[in-house]
Amino acid sequence: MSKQKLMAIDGNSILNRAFYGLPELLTTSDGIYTNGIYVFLNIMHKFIEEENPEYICVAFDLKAPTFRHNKYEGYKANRKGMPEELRVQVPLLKEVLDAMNIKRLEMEGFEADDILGSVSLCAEKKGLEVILVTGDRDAFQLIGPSTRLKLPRTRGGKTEVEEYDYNKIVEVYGIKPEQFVDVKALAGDTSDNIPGVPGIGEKTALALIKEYNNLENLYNSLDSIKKKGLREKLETFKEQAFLSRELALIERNMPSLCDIEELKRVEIDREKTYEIFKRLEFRSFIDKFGLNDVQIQNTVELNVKIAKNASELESLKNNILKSRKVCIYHLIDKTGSFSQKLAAIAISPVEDEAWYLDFTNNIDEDEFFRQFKDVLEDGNIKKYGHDLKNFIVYLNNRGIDFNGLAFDTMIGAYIINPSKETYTISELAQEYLNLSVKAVEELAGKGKSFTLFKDMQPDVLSKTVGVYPHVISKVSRKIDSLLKENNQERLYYDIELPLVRTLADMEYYGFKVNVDALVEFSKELQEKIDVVTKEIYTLAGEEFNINSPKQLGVILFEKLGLPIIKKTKTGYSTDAEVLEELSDRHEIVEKILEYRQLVKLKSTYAEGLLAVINPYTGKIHSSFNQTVTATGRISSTEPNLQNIPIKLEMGRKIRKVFIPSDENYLLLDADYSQIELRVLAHITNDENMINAFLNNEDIHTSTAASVFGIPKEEVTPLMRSRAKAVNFGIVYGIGDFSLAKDLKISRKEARAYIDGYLDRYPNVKKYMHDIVEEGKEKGFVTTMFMRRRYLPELKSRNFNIRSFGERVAMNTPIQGSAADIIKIAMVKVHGELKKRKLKSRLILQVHDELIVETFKDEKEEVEKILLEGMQNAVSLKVPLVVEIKSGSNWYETK
DNA sequence: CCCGCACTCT
DNA sequence: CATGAGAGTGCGGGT
Repeated sequence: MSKQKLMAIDGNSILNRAFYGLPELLTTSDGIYTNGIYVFLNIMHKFIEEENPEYICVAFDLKAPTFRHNKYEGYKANRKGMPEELRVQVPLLKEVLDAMNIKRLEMEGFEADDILGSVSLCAEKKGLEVILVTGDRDAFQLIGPSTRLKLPRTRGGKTEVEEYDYNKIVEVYGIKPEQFVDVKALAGDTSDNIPGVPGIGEKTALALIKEYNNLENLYNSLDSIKKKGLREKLETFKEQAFLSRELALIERNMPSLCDIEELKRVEIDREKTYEIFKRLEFRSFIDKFGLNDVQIQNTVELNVKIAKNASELESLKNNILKSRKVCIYHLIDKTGSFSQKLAAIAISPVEDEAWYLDFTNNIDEDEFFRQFKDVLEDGNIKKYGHDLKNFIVYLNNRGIDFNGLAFDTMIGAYIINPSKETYTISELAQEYLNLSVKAVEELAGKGKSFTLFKDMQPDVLSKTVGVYPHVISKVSRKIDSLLKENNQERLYYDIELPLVRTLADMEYYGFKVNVDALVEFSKELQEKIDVVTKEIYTLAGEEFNINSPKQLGVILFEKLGLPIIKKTKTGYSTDAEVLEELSDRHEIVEKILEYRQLVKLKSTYAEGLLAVINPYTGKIHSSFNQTVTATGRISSTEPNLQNIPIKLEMGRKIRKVFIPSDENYLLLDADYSQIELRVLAHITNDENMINAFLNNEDIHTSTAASVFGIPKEEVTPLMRSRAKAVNFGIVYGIGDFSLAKDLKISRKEARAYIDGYLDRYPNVKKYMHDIVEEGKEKGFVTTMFMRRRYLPELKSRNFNIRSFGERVAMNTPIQGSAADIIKIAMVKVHGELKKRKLKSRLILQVHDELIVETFKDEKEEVEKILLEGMQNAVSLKVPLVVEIKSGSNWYETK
């Protein structure tokens, strides 16, 4: 029978190696560093698989001074502390090991080395085979006939292992493992600050020990050393050599560490391990350890009542009228491309009472709304929900005027951390309550083709969703207290929450489209595309798929032999920038650019928009998403109305099809002039920039005048356009390289522009520096209204990631504050239109502009409301200027 | 079904 | 050492 095995791991050493082995600082989505733990677990897991040891332990150093410090105060004196990013991972790693039931060993006054030494000696005595795992070659001295060493080295996330056993040591070094202390006694160790004998390096030391076996023998035979210098060094530092040996000698007889049976491997605690892996976002480990099916410790014990009839609805309603609050989780099912149906509602008047209303089986939706219209419209009954915008849109369609919005957990979670991909109830429960709740998204199936809820077993759905109101209630309280902590209450309660209703109304109201004109436009485009396609085929001498960059690349760079300007990961780059550079080398290039432009217009805009016109309303009802961007902007989908062409005339024409609801209405387009630069002037408090705005100057002209050091009257159009590029670039944290490319100037000139700019606006320069420092220190940056964005990238050791973080730190407060401001304006404008019972409606926001469909008679009043709402949304050190244009279609509002 | 590319906007 | 922030859509091509 082969021997049983014990594996002893030097926790500090391996974690250290792991940390430095993975170049990117892996973090969880809320910024906990995990790269060291991640690699550590990979290494450990691999070794456990390889060796399958019966016993295992991980040893750690403790902070307290060791017996070595007592012997020699210089010991490890020049050792730097761990970087903060690594230090925070130590307790987490220990938590992981505890969850995995892997024994941790640590003892005051000793280092992990000593623990390895002592445990291995005990294990040897008990007849076990020992595998030591460490990144430190000092442990060579512990190798013995039944003790081996694994020395992992990680680079770029890849781990290689060197293995040493007794024979290999003898073979490679020509000495026995236990003689390494004597080598170190002579050679010393700079990293531990062990002095050794100055002037003797590893090679000499090794040769000496090889010849003399040990220190005693060497010093007894000093006379036989021929080299005078060497002999004198040895003589002079004899005492230091012996002290060094003591320091280098790993303790193998630590007291009370010898109960090997305690180190016996046992099953991991699946729940705890699952919990911490989830917390650290180690999805791959959850798979690797087969933990996907773990049912979690914390579940909600709740008796969810399934409503069966109208009288039960009535008693639920009465309870809500009593509590004056209600938590609602709504499930809206897509029943067709333009139709949806309320599938179910989970609802609870108090935290421990939950109802499930199933509108596909038990409850009649009309009956429910008859009974609950009052409740839903009563502003004094507080509504807590999740993603309520969609519910409000649904209610709008049913003629119900939702009021009393008190909390939306999706929005709340977004304010706490806007960088997450998704905000599902299940994730929120885990993150904020450490509670595991099944995800309804998993039941519905992935992707856009929604599985109809009616095809699912109703009890699965009711059990899953039934507890959601309870979760909403708890999470809302938790998030509320975090909002207080972060000083984000105003942002949440005065801006984001009211905005939910504003966006819902915008979606509901929609943007009217002239369908016939759009169809006609599409046809015109197709005709043009046909012509250009033929021309391209002729010029290429063959037919190919022009839409395929791959095929196009072959034609341009292989068949036609055009020079390769730029490559992508997958092949030749054929983007507009490249094509423009090639445009005078071959006729085909211009045609390709024209083709691309036409095809984009036809597919994305003409056909894309036709596909999303609601046949019942003749309007486009885009979704405005409030929890997508990391900066606080809103986004628009299905379709995206925030990227309708405007720059090129051919594309701009598409705006003609966007029209008011009928002939009694007009479109108003109100846009902020230079909002981001005004915000920049305000935030940086830069006198020069503030004055430019106060004097109502053209900012690009005045920047040009400043940078070129000439009077404004002498600024040429070229100078102004260059200044404009710098103004924009500065906001994004541009570098000289990109600016040079932008302006087709030399890098040196670009650098001079940027430097000149920063000299002229010294507070901008200071801000750009300070905000990065602040972000690094706090871990996040904030906007004027305390919107927060976490930036773990700032601490990355990877230059690219870190630089990205720095640019984001500079840009987010600017872009985000502008987003805050226009959101305030939206809420004000929407509220005012409603309060005055006007027929005009806010229908669209495009980051710095608001589009209102105004009843013709109300035009002047609405213009005032827009100006007031937008210009006075916030008081800055510079004025906010708004320009309003009107037209009978969107094209005309220019 | 997902990724990369290309293009659209502020 | 690589190189300007934030988004969404449609297509091709590989799985």
